[in-house]
Amino acid sequence: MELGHVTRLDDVARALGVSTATVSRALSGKAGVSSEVAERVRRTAAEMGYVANVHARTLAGGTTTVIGLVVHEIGDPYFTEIAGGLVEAAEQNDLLVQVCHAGRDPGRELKQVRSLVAHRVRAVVLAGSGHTDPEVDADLRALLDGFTARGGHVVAIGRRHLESDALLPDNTGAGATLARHLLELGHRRIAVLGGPPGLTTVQDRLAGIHSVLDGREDVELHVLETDFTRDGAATAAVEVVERWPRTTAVLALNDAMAIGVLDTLRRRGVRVPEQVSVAGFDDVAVAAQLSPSLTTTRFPLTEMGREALQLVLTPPSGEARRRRVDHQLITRESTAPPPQE
Amino acid sequence: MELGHVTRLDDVARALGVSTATVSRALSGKAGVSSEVAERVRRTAAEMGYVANVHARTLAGGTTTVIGLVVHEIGDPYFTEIAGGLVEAAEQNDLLVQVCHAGRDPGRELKQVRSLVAHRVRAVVLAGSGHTDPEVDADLRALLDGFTARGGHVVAIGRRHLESDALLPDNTGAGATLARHLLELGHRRIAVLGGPPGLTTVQDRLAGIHSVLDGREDVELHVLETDFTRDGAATAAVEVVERWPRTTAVLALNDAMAIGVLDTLRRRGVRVPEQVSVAGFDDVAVAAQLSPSLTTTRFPLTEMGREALQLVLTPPSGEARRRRVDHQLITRESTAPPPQE
DNA sequence: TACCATAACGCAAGCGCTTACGGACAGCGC
DNA sequence: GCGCTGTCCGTAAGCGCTTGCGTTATGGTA
Repeated sequence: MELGHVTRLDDVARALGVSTATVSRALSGKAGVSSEVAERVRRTAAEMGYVANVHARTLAGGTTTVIGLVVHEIGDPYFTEIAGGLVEAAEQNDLLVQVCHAGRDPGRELKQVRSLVAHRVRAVVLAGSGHTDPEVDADLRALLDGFTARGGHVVAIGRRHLESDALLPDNTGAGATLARHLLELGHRRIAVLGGPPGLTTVQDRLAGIHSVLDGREDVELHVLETDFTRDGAATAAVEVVERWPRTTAVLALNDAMAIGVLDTLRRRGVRVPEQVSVAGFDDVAVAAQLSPSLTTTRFPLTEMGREALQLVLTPPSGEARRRRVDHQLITRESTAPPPQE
Repeated sequence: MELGHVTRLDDVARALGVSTATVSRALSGKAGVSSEVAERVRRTAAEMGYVANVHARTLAGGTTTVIGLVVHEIGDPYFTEIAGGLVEAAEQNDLLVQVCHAGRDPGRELKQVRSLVAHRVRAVVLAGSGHTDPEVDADLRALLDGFTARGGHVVAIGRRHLESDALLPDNTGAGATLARHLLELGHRRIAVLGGPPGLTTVQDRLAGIHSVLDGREDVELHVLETDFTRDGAATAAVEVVERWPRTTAVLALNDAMAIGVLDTLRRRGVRVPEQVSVAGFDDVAVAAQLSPSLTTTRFPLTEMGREALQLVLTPPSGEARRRRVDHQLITRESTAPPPQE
C-alpha cells in the first residue's frame, strides 16, 4: 500500500549500506560488483518492490525498452495482425510497444513519429504503404535520419521509399497473380477498387494488375479510386454495380475492402461467386471464414510483425537490410467462372 | 540531418538570450512570461525543430502523455476493437498508447503493469476478464493501489473485482439472453464451450446461461472447459461432435471461439444452422461477414475503448465511477430451429 | 619487500527538464 | 518621497538514475 511513496535506487542502497552506483551496476548486470553483493542487491531490491524509474534511467543514458509502431489504421486487420506478431515478440523480449494511429495522414504520421522520437524509443517500426510522392515523406525522412543518426533504429514494413531496414511485400507480384487468376477463370469485365493513388501499395498492386490485363482487347477494365477501407469499398461497390452492371469480377486492393464489397453485394442480392467474383489482398485471418470465403493473396502478416522485431533486435549493419516477402494465391469460394451469358 | 545532435531547451534559450526557465514556461503555456516573449520562444523553438525530451520532462515532475493498455490477447478482435477505439481517441488528445499483451497469464500481466507503472504512464487501462480468485489479483491490486496513490489513474473494462473506475459489460445478462434465444428456437441439447473457470467473464456468462437453463428437465446441457481462443474452441468442438453427436446448438463464450467452432463444423461437413446452431458473444466486426453470419450479443467495443479514454481524461472523482454496459442480441444466420428428428 | 595490475566499490557529475524562490523594475496610492 | 503590489524573468535546486574516475583492498610478481 505505502501511499505516495516509491522505493528508489537510493532506498535500496541505503538498506544495504552500499552506494547507489553499486546497486545500479548490480541490477543492470554490469561488471564491477562481486557476485555475492550483486546477489544480495537483487534480492533486497525484489523484496522492497523496487522498480527502476524508466525516465531517470533513460535520461541518464540508459537505453529504452520501448519500440514504436506506426500503423495507418489500427482497426484494419492487416495492421492488427502485424501488431499482434510484433507485440507478442516484443513481450518475449521484455520490450514494450507503443502503437500510433496515423490514419493515412502524413501530417498526423509525422506528429506521431515525432512523439516517438521524443520518447527516445529504441526503434520505430513503420507499417503500411508509403507515399508515391517523395515530397510527402520529406519531413518524415529528415526526422528518421536524425533518429538513426542518434542510434535509433528504423524498420519499415512495405515502405520501399525509405532507406531503412525493410520487409517488402511483393505487391506487384500479388496484383499480377490475382489478375491472372481472374483471367484464367474466364473473366473479361473486371472492376478494380483501388485506394488513394498516393500510396505505393496501391500503385504496386495496380501495376501488377495492369501488367497482366493491359493491352488485351477482350478485357474491359474499370479502376475506381476510393478509400482504402471497408466502408469506402462498400460505397464504391454500389457505384460499380450501377455504372457497370455487367461486371463479373471485382478485385479489391485489400481484404478489408473486399469485405466491404461482399457486404454491398449481399445487401443488393447479388450472389457471389455465381454472379460476381470477388477477390482481395492480404489474407487477413477472417478471410477464410467469410461468406463466401475470400480468394486473396497471402502475406504472412503475423510473421512479418515478428520478423520486424527480429530486425529491431539485431543491430543495424552497415547497409540497410531489405527482405522481400513473397505472396501466395489463396483460392477460395468467392471466385469462380463468370456466369454464362 | 544534423547528425548526432538534438536541440535542447538550453539551445533554444541561448538562441534567444533568455533563460531555460522562460523557455520552459513559454512552451508549456505557464504564467510568468509576457505574451510577446512567449510568442517569440514558440516560434524559435518550432524553427529549431525543438522537441522536448519526454524523459527529462517527466523526471522533472511534468506529466506523461502515455497511457498503458493491457489486453489478454492482442490478436483477439475483442481487444483489437477496444484498442482501436482507445488509440484513436488517444490520438485526438495527443496521448500515446502503450499496448501490453498479457496472454491471460496473471504473472505476465503483473509484469506488464509493473513496467507501465515504471514508465509513469498517466493511466493504466485494463481490458478483459478479471480473475475469480481474488488471490490471483492480490499483487496486481497492491501495485495499482500504489499507482493511484501517486496520482495514477486506473480504468478497468470488465474487471469488476477491481475497485477502480470501470466499464462493466453485462455478461450475465448476455448469457441469459443467448440461452433464452436458443431455448425459444427449440433447442434442448446444448453444448457450451466455456473458457478457463478462473475468469470472471466466463463465470458471469455461464451464470447467465445457467440461470435460464438450469432446472429444466427437458434440457441436456454440456459445458466444456477450453481455451478462450479460436483454436481452443476448434479443438473442443471436435470433442462435442464426437461425444454428444446429437447436440443441436453450440454456444461459445466469445466470437473468436464461435469462429473456431464454425471452422471445425465446416471441416466436418456439419451444416450450420441446418444441423447445428452456433452462437457467440461480443459481436466482433467480422461476425456479420462470417459464413454463416454469426448470432451473438453485441457490446459496443470500439465505443467502450473511446469511453475508457474519456474516463482517463476526466480526473477521478472521490469514488470509483462504474458504468454498466448493456448488451444487445444480434440474431443472424448461424442460429435456427433444430433439425426435425 | 616493493611494486603494480586488478577487482570492488564510492564519489560526484551529469542527463534535460520543471519550478520554488528571489531580484529587478514599473506602476500605484499615500 | 516611500512603500507596496504585481509582473516578468533568472538562478539554482532538484527529479532518479548511470557512469567516468578515484580510492582502497587484494593478490601476484620480481
